[in-house]
Amino acid sequence: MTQVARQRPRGAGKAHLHDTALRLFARDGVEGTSLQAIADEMGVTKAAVYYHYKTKEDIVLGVLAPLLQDMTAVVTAAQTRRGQQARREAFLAGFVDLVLTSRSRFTMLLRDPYVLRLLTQHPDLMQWWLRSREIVVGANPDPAAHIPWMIFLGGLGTPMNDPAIAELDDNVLRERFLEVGRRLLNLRHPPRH
Amino acid sequence: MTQVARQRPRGAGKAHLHDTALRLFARDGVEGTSLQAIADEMGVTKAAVYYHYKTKEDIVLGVLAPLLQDMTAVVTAAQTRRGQQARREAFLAGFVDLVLTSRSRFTMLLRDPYVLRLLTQHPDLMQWWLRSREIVVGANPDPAAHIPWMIFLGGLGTPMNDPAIAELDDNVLRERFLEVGRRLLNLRHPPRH
DNA sequence: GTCTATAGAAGGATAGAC
DNA sequence: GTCTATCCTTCTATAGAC
Repeated sequence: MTQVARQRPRGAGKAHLHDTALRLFARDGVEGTSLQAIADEMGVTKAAVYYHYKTKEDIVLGVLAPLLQDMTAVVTAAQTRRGQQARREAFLAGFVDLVLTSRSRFTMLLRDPYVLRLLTQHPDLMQWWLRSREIVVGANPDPAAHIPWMIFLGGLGTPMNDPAIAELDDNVLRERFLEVGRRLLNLRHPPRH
Repeated sequence: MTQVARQRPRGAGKAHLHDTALRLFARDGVEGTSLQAIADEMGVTKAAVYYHYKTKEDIVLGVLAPLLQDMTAVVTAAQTRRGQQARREAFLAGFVDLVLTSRSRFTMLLRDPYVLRLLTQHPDLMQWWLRSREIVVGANPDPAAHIPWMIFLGGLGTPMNDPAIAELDDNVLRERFLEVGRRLLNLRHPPRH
């Protein structure tokens, strides 16, 4: 007969590791988070953590993987649209949703110096970045045209620690993020349904 | 008679330390930069670095100090203006100039997890943040009204590693930053002179 | 102001038992 | 899947000579 699944009293698998590592990475930065700290927070030893991943770098990549996959999916979906304007609108909507559903991962991705170095060493992990820029800025050869998008991208990656903001409902955040995005990317409000 | 000042062949003082530490902190993050790495880059030993500052934290604060002082000055200058609109315009102009003249410091201030923790432990170093928010958002009690400002602030703190952007002239950057700021903060273009 | 030398703690990572 | 025990490296920081 199958083992009775324990309700994650301590330790218990990759999911718990992902949750814990992500929380600490987002709060203290990757290099401000030791494997000891992760293990302590999980209630296990370092060796237990090393059972799931061989190196710290692998943990970081494992934690970021879902976001990178989703970003690729959003870009791909947007690129099926016909017309630049439609592509940009589709991308913006999908992108903002993704930022909301995966906030700490997104903050980690854009803010952490360790992650930035990691990505530049794995150019394949940066494809979403190039493709999203292509959608948003298009083939505009003027580098100055990229700046509003860079500001928007980076701006959504800020922690927004302000407790007043942290209390806001996701729907409110979505509306404000979309509004800022439309203003910066020169999109009109979409038609009301 | 005075000593002939050596032209900083190796080592040579706090200024060199400030430059070197800032460059490495901005590139690799505070916790990704060891005192050994700073010393190596300066061509001295760790002990020489410790002559100038007692701890690593003090180095970080020493490196950030000029920016924090300038931010306070910009806020104070803006607050002497009469009328909310005039205050916001003055602040935005001074703020963008400061970001341009102190870019790596600004990126470090807004992006580094170590710095963020440091600032929350020294609330006096966060006064510029509260005061600038007061100028930009005013007494608006709706936390959602803070979001565009947060995005703008955080967005200007992104590294903008893109080599195409790095090549841009400061005057071009200033214009684009100001334009984005005005759009997000609902300011009209200032009158042409 | 800079050096050598070193203390003492913490970091990432592995071996082998259970 | 988790443990104990351990290795080796790197880290911050200090003492004391020049």
